[in-house]
Amino acid sequence: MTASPEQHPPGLDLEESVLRPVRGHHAFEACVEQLGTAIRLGVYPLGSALPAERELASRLHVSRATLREAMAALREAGLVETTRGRGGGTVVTLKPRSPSARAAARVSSAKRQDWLDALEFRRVVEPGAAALAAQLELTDVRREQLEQAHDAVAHASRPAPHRQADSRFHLTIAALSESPRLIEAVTSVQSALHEMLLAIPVLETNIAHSDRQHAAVVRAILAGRPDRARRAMEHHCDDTAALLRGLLG
Amino acid sequence: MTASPEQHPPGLDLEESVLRPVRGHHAFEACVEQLGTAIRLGVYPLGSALPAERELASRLHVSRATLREAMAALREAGLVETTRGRGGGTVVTLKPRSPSARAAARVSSAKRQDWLDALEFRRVVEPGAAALAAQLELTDVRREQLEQAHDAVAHASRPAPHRQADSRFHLTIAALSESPRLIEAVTSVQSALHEMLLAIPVLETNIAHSDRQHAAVVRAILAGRPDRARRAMEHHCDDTAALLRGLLG
DNA sequence: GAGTATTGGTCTGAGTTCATACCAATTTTA
DNA sequence: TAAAATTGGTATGAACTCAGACCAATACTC
Repeated sequence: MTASPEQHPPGLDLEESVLRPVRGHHAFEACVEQLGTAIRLGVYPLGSALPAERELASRLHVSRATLREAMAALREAGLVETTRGRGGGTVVTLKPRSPSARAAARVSSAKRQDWLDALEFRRVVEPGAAALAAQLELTDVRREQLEQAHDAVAHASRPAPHRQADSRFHLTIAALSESPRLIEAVTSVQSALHEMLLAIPVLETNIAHSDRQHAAVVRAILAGRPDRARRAMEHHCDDTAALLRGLLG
Repeated sequence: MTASPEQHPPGLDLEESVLRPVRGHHAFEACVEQLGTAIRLGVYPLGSALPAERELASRLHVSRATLREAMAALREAGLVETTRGRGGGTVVTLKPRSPSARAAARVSSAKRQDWLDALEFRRVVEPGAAALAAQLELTDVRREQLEQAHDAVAHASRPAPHRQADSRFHLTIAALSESPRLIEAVTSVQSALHEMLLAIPVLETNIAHSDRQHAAVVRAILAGRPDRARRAMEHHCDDTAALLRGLLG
């Protein structure tokens, strides 16, 4: 800790820890980020339609004018296309990208720091979500959805769709927990993870390993074994994190 | 969908889970909430001075004009007093309140739901923070601060100061984890907890029990035993949650 | 006591965001 | 084919937020 520009003090400053920016950026930037994230994570896959503007705006607690600015940005960036009239709407046109190896060097120190924090946080919240999901009585429909999300990951052979399926899988588990706070936490963590994986080439062997761990998590959740689900997810997070930390420095 | 106004569907709607309001309210309301929370949780105890306006504004990523609106609201509400000139500033005048038993009935169903979610979330993030803290090499200053925060809880005899000391204790552990995301999560959870405890009378026996659990958490963290720290904090959260759930319905 | 530094208090003009209408295109329905 | 419904597109004025400059009060320094 000698060369690093910012050195933390030996003591804690509670207020410094607690007082955080009251909100990140402008409303329309936040919309772009949230919708862009949802699209890239595969919540809205290629070819699917976004909700109508009026509904999206009310969902995001934002005026339609602001939402439209965001939509314009997404359209500009080539993520979506829009047609009007009844039956029209906005449709996803973004094809999932593959990781580009040379992007890894460009990340700033702050971003790197944030990524490492996301990995720590993930190791806490995702196992928590898995445990909670395993603890609940799941309807048949939901058990089905979980297995389906898992199958989608296992059967996706190409890297980019696999990445999206993986995100959807983890988000599905979070949604099963039924905890709004946990869902938001996992969404934010998956978004960070997605960024990281775009900057890092993924190895085939790791995908196979990862899928075995996914299967273990699904089994534990369906069997209603919270502790086992949590531990399985912890292993999965640990292994992913070790890999990423290694490739990030 | 017959009796309950909002019943969740048997299946999951991923987009519904993931798309959340892009930001809660206006900037100045958010400032009021954040500063009010910090004061009530005892980050700024009675008689202590808040940072200068210019610094606070930059810390919260908000213009000074907006921050001042928030300050005016806090002043109006009697939480702080302001004097000007060099050496002046804004000082906390709020005496920690004691719980009022009859407040419990007034909480809305949505709030109740949010509180229950906060308890679930807490059971995930606070044990996680404790484990992380135990896993790090702590400087002597920090070990000292942790013990001091714990002593403050143990020695606070009256309910209101005890509540603040308790919040500070939990926030201290979160801060020790050095994870910004975890710190924010614990802050938000403690804020919800604080609201709940204001609406519910606290029993002396529970305070004693709680302090024994605090001690166990501190021992585990200082001994560098992450698993033990996590489990101790889990027990603490479980017991608190059971009590609160019982009193809330 | 004079000067300086630090603090809250005030003002202004520009940029965002908002709610609310209304217009235009297209499909569904009668 | 005509009407209705649904969708995106546009316009307007109010409210909020911002950055920056400047004023006023107070305490420290010389």
